[in-house]
Amino acid sequence: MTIKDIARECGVSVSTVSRVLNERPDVSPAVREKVLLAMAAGNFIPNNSARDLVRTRSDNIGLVVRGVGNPFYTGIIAAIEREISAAGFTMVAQQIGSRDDEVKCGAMMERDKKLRGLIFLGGRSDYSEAELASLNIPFVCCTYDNSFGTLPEDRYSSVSIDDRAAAYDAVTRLCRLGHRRIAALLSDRRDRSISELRYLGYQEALERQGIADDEALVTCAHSFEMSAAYRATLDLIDSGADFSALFVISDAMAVAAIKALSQRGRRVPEDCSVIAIDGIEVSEYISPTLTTLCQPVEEMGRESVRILMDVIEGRSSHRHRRLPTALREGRSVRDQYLIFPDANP
Amino acid sequence: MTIKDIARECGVSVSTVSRVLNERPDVSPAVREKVLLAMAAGNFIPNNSARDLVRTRSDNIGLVVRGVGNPFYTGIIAAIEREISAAGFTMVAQQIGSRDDEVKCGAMMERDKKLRGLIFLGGRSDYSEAELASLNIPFVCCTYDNSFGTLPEDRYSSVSIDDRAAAYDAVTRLCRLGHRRIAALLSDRRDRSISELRYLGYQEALERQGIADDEALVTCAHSFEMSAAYRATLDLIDSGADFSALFVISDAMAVAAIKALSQRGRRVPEDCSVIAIDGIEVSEYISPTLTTLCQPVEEMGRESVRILMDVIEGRSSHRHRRLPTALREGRSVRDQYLIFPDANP
DNA sequence: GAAAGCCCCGGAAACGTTACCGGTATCGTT
DNA sequence: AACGATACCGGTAACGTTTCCGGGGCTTTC
Repeated sequence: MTIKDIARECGVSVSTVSRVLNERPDVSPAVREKVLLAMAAGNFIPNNSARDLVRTRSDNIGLVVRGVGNPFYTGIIAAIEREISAAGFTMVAQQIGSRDDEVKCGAMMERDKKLRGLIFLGGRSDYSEAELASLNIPFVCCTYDNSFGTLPEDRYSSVSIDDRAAAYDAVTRLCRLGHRRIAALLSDRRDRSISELRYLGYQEALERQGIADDEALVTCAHSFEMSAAYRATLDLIDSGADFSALFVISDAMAVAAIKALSQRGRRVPEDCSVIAIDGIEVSEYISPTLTTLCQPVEEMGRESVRILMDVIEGRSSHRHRRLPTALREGRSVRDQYLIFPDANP
Repeated sequence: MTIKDIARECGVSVSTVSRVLNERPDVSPAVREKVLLAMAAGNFIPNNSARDLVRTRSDNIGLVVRGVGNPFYTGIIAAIEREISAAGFTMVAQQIGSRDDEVKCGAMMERDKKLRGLIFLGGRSDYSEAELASLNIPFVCCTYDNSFGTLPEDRYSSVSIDDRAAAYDAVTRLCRLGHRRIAALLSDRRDRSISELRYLGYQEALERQGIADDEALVTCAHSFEMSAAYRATLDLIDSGADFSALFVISDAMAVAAIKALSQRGRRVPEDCSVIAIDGIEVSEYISPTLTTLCQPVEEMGRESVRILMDVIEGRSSHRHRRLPTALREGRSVRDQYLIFPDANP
């Protein structure tokens, strides 16, 4: 069942059928109706290969995601997929390891799959001009803001929370509750990643509160995996560091950290408060429930696709959106000023 | 940069270039080398649209997944993607809601994207002959065994654990430790889903142990979501049901159930043991760590793709693989015979 | 009433690749 | 010396679309 069959059946030319297929205006209502009917009757589906061949482009959107393991991403990926499908495009996903180069992967996909656009999820975005030259299609970085600004803003889009501010808020919150010795659990300190951004927010908050920086309280896991976070937290405790609260850059890592703390006999939040960023579902179900700054996952996925579509269709130029976080209060943080909660109501 | 350019550059015909591109034998080593060199130099990438057009097929594998929310699936999806890419194919993923028809979705994708094969993840597999007639490409059902057998085995493949046996093992384990009043938390009892299969294993274990069936101990959440599992567990407790152990059909649901139990003042495992199936990462980090039967996620994803490839390439016919589970002992189950562990060593 | 414009439509060339058919050259066999 | 088999290669027609060009008819305009 091809465009030719429809044409013959309706007594028109293939050009006309093509025109109604592409919803072009220059076809009479009568003919359009007839063709539409014939297509429905034979449930005709246009051949995308042929279409892509002559158009020299496809309706594919590439998704390059780093760190599929993190449960935080699944919600975003789901939202992205939904939105892409809804727009009549199709998503082609590819995951990469932590050491792989996402731009190279994206460039390869662009050429191989004739992509119209790209979405990078969970990667860096401090690309160099040189790297970027290999990308000839619009792309948006999701979950990574453009704070490092190595790239002109009109060359790409980004959708994220304000990572630095989120960390700042989390740590400031701890300070306001009387914590002065606040440890930090990161995945990396200076790799231009989300981890670094959140670390900067941590530092800024301490500084603003007049708390001196203490290197002994900052620890890096070797990756963003829970096992690494668990290990790192144990080491931190065993190092003899003295802290009443722990700021963790992600929920998943915080879950692991809490286990490590209780493993060493430190109760949460009585002996140590824990606060994190992300807002994954399980952190509502562990004990104690985790206090965290939730990212608007649904909306971030949706926005990423919308912006990309706008740029592709030429409706607008690149944008950079910072979406707000929402505090979800669990029971993992305690007020230091209320040492005897029952005695001092 | 097309096949024609390469041909001109090398002084051969396009046919010859096409031949080396497809690794056909009837081309002399000298020419092959020259063409290969020219392709590398101009870093030529063949146009898939043109190729697909004339071949009337693509190198796309469809993935239809139901229930993306469940963290258990992310590992499998990652493995599937890796394996598909490694085989030189590309994965086109589509998620569906719990009420959508996966076969219909697959059939649409087959036609629209000219798929070579399909993988269904986390769905039913009790398809009718009529439904199946709409699918003209090989497909494999992942994480769902063919126990209900509504379909001839040579028409599709499947990769899964033995869900019934896993549940049987889990519940039998509880019995062996002295539990007689064992509750079950399901997502659905008779929808031909994994939930039903595991429920059957639960029943079978009780029967084999000579324990009478007690309807009051079986509860269904409205979905496989954690919130639903939490709600259902609360209801079960509040109904006044008397049980010393709880069998949960999935890890994620078990995490929620444990919260519900402690919410009602029932300690795990002192007052109630909990066992589940799946083996997601977080269940190692909650407190108490969850005792569960782990599915070999990595291998399941890999096997699904391998089997599909074998069928596509005509190397073999459909297969049905049941992979073994592995018990991961946490601290959520207690031995009823050791009421006073210190007194009776 | 002719020129100009618009609406609607058909013909045909592309897009880049594969598949088929056929042809030449080389080699071994009788 | 003639023949057949084999290895290698070129020409060309497809594959199903879109796009460009052009051409009829009809309406509007002066």
